[in-house]
Amino acid sequence: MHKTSTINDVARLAGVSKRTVSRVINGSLSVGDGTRERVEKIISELNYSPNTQARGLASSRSYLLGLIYDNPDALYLDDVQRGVLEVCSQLGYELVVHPCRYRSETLVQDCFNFINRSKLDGVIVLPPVSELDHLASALKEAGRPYVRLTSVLLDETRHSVVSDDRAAAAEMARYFAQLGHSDIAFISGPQRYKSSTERMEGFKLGLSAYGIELKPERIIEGNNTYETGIECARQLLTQQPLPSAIFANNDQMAAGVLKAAHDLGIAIPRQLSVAGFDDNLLASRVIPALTTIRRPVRQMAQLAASKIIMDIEHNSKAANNVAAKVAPTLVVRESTARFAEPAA
Amino acid sequence: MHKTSTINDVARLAGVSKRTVSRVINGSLSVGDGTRERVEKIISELNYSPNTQARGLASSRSYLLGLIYDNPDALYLDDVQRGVLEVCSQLGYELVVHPCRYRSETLVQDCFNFINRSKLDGVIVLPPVSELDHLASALKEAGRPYVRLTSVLLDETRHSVVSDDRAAAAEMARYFAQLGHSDIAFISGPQRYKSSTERMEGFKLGLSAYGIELKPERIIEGNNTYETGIECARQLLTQQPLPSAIFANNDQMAAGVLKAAHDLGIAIPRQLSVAGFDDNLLASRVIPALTTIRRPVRQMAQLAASKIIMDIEHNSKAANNVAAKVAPTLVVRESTARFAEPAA
DNA sequence: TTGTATGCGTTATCAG
DNA sequence: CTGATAACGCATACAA
Repeated sequence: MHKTSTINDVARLAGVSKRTVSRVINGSLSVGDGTRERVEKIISELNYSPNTQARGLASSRSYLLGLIYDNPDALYLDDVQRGVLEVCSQLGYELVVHPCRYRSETLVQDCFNFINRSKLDGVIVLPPVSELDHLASALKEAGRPYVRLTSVLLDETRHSVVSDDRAAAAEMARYFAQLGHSDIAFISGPQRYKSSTERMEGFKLGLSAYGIELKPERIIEGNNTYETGIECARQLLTQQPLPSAIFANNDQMAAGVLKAAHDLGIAIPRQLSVAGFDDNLLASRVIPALTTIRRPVRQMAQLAASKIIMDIEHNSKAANNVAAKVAPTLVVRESTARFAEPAA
Repeated sequence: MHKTSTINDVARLAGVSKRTVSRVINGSLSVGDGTRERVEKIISELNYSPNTQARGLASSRSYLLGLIYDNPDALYLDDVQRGVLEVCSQLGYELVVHPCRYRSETLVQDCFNFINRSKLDGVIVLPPVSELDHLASALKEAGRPYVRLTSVLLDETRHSVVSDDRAAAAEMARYFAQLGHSDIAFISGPQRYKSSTERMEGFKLGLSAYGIELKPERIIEGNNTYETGIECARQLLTQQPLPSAIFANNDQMAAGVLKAAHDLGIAIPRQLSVAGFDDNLLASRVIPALTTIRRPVRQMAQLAASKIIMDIEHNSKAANNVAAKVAPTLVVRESTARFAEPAA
């Protein structure tokens, strides 16, 4: 806790030049074994660690990673942060968080100010901001390492970690079909988001494999929030006949469906099956617990962090070797059941 | 996005020395109006912004704030981050997040490594880590600006933002009493946390004002998690007679109570009133929605950020002028009702 | 009010 | 394999 020591102290005590100490720190191969050991001994005795700012000034690196996002689900964000941190703190990087506004005219400018101000070594971009191609182009052009978390491949694999939402939604469709449901409704997310269209397409495709059609009047667009989940469900559940199952674009909205059904006296899953997407904390807490799709968010975040650090330290080829795809999986809980003819 | 310009470029183009540019940047008063304008014009033309690393090297400041925490509720963390960012991004600071382990032997060392490595200008510490006096002492001794978010005043006001959990719990007690409940149970948090003991004490005190005693067999200690909420509730709800109300130390556990009651066929709020603490997102999403105590977390975070930046920029006296106390409030929803004699 | 010179702790250039 | 020495971009004591 006393005055922190510098490379000069190390050099003096080890009886070498600072250049040599620098070599040791950075793992240069061209240092004699004896010299290296001596320097390392002093380093640990002094509990010395290099000054990041000075290092950055000289080498234009900051050991800082940025996380760019716009107002995601708190639980999703938390998962991402954990995943990223698990990797980056191991490797000596810190994480700087940066909310921004998806719709802002100055989004790109804002992000670059953020990046330049703090001299970020790289950034991880979360959906839906990650779907913005002009941001990605700007990042690429600026030569700034970046990775996008998305629901469908939108970029080179060294810049992508994607969950196959389409396939996952198709799996949900198959599950519904096998339960005997045929009159199924879907509460979609905003159509401007790729994640929304992917899930909808996947669901339709999955259904059609069983000869089931997702009728246009059974599709309502929500906003991925609990509140719009309630609204959409209310619309769906005041029509006659009632659908026997509802698939919502995410868990928040599915929770809203539960609420609306409860208010309308509709029993779940007896009269209505409900499923969500994400498997965030909420999904397992509500009653009945939600059947949903689990996205391995934490793992995606870890991959993103690994990828970006590979890119930073070994240049982009290495980044390609980190997996870029993860598979979401179906989690069956209590909110879905076999189709039963409504009691007269 | 082209090569970023430096203070030298500005100086050259404005026809002044870099010392003068530096003065303008830092808002020194002793600069001629004409000179200042000229410099500012060039600055905006060049879209120049000072290199934080160089700045830090020269003045030992980083414009980085740290957030230290151990595994808090995701929703709580999200609220905090938002609050802090609202303030600090206005004032030119970035936020670096840093999870750590409350019980770790090397906690203090870890935190200092984090702080020193990134040359953080200050740190905000979240509960329960914020309750660790030895960490605070070390921070103080090192002269590093810091602010603790706590449930009871543990430090000088310039280092504290506290929510009066005791008073809030007492208010909940009053509310229960006025609903006619007298056989009340409490699921506490871990007793090693001050927040837990404060809430329990407050609740007891509030009850005793109405001549109601919180019987020892009606107190069970949980772990602030959903799962332990279920377990504790199960113990409470398999005793005879049943308590008519349960107050849980937080919303997660209260949600667990809802689940346990549901499984046991106990109707809420008709047969049992349930309340939580925090008012996190979950509270309003479960069915029935939870009566709870709302902690103004976001506001606390804003205050903490303001306080710490005051400390950094104007030295500790100013930090004292930022409010250090906030009052949680009772939020009545659907999970509580007037006491009704159990039907024979 | 303005400018000069020096230092902050590293990395990088170029010799040896 | 190792060592002087010059950047890196900015702030600040000290002059003018």
